[in-house]
Amino acid sequence: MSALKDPLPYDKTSPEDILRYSKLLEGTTFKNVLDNCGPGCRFRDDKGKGRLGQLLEECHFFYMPNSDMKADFEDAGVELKTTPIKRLKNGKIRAKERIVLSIINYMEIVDERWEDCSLMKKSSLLLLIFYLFDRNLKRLDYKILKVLLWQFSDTDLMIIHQDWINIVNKIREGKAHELSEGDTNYLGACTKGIDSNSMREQPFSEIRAKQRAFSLKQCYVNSIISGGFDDAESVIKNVDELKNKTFEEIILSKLDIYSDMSVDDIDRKVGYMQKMNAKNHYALLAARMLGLKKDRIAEFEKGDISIKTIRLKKDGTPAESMSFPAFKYLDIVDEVWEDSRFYEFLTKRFFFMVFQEDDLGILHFKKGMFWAMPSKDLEEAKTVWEETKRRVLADIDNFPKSSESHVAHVRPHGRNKADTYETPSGKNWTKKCFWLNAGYIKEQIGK
DNA sequence: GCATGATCATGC
DNA sequence: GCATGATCATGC
Repeated sequence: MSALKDPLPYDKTSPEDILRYSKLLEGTTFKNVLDNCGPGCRFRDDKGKGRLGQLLEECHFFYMPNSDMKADFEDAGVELKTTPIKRLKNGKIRAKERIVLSIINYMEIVDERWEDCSLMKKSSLLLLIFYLFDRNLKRLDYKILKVLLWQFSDTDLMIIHQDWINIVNKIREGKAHELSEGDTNYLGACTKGIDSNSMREQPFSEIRAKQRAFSLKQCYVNSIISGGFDDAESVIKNVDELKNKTFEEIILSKLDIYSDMSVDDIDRKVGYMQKMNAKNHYALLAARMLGLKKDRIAEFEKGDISIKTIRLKKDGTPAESMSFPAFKYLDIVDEVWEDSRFYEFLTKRFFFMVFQEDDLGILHFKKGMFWAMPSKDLEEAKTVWEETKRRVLADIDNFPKSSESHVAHVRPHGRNKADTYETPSGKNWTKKCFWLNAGYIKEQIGK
């Protein structure tokens, strides 16, 4: 850390004093910070370039941004993260993005151990500066709302530890190119680069892999902002549970006792008395089967893990394909694959609740299963998405069918056929969405 | 029995 | 009223 002011207006060796000094930022804008900075400041004639985090580093904390390996406030072991939050239509506050912690160096990380890994050396204590994003304002007018010093809880840290191992092991297996954010719970390996072509070499495979960084998932950041999800309940009550089992193993073992049990029996066993025809009946049941009193599972929310119900027919084929939210024709034509809504969904982590129909047509719980889409199937989904975008642009209301790809297809998804979205050519077409083919789901469940 | 079109139930 | 997850209905 090279100081731009001497003496510094805070004690750079003390996390508490750094926090005290940082708190002065609450309620101010970046412009305010700039106005209080010296005349020679390089952010003065900000043309929209440069980063807001750097502005704070130089103009509020008076040091030059350092290299990647060390924490920003090295002497205090504090890493600074300046990150946007957004306000929803209902007034609630949410993270706008994931928080990127550090680039994953594929060549070196395979030799690291968790106990002294580069990630935690840098990111175990985070100074989080949240500012409110507003598309109607200039960047310098964004307001800093909240500053806090963040340290992971023991339980979260254990889950992040397991996530780290999963990511590093995949690289050790020569599969850096197959990494997905859906592989892990709180700590994700997100893509990071100027474009999707920033490829990197990896140690145990000739295949070049996208550059990725460790990051805290957006939903995890939400839990930081809201101080934990008040309405959600944790499955893991005590950190000791994670000493001998992974998070995934705990979840699956809790569900084991329900294996082959009929839905009626499960309902009785967990004392569940909801309307049986509710379409989210089985998803709600999952929380009860995991021993919760509420419907919302804290770990799944923080990890952005979507529960999907799969009903298998007698022959083991899913009764239905899997739907996703309807896409807007006006949106998809402006998207590129890596930033598209469908891509965002498919790179998530899923939890499948699988039920099997017996000879009498009664549903029995079969198993729970964590799932992320394999990267080669993601490539296939991309072709379906590209073709869909092409047809919207060409004004063709006839989309990829399940016979055109073994992974995904497009089908109506609205309240009825009169439920429409506008198209670029000004027409109104029935709302549609991407579906994962039933046959593809079957194949994935078999793994 | 599958592929595709159409619609339902809920929560916010 | 609408977005979302899920399921129903029909024709071949």
